[in-house]
Amino acid sequence: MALYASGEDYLEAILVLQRKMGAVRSVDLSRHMNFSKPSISNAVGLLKKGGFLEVDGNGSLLLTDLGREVAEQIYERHQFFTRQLIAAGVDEKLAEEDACKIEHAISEESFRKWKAELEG
Amino acid sequence: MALYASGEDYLEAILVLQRKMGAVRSVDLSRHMNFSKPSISNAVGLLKKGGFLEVDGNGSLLLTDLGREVAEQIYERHQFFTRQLIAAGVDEKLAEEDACKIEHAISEESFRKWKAELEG
DNA sequence: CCTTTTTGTTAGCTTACACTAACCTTTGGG
DNA sequence: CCCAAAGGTTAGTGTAAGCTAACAAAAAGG
Repeated sequence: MALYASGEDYLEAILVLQRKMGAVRSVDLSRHMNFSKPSISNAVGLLKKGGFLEVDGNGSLLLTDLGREVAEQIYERHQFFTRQLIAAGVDEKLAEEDACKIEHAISEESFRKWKAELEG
Repeated sequence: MALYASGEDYLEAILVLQRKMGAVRSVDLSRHMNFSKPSISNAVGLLKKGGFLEVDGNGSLLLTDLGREVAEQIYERHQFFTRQLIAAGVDEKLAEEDACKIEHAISEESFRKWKAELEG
């Protein structure tokens, strides 16, 4: 079960929301990501099928170990690129936006090495 | 006429091939990018319609001023990210691959500032 | 000069990923 | 207790961007 950019985004958003508000339901994700309920429903179904998350009796989305690992990796990239861009003088909003796209484009190997080089 | 990541890639590839071999036809692009002839044909049609390139009597693809400008912008990003990753110890092949994806993900403003910060 | 190869296009398929419209549940206040 | 709101799903749509199969036209060479 392959994971695409969009799936990574969902996992990252779940992680962020979990940290911010504890339990996370589909509707929270829908509001946070500005995606329609059906889009979320579909994505959650795929992520569940892929073993990245589970849904409990209350409708709360729970990351599996695998899902959490992916989410944390992506979130680390997000923070790194955001920091770098802000340090370069980019305003926070744009830095976040661009980081959000770059984070899916780079391989783990390149990210590790680049981060070590720039923030070592 | 909006330009997407794929369109940027085609323009960049045309620029690179022009520099390497002079005239560039669709079939050269097809071989270089490992895309089927119909995919190229379709993309070239869209880029033509968008005013990014023209096709002369020999089937050579000619970038318009607009097309060249975009191509050069993207190529500059490509080189920047490739350099950065190689400097961080990433091997050339992976650096190229990742640069090729990152180059479409970053905004012009962020790129300019980041490049100035890191290489300025 | 005719045949084979090269080049390009047309038509139609697939997948990822968003959307709306419409429909079920469940929940919760008056 | 019932009706409305909230949460979630189903079904069907659209677009970007790749693909194959099949064909047309042009070039090349025995």
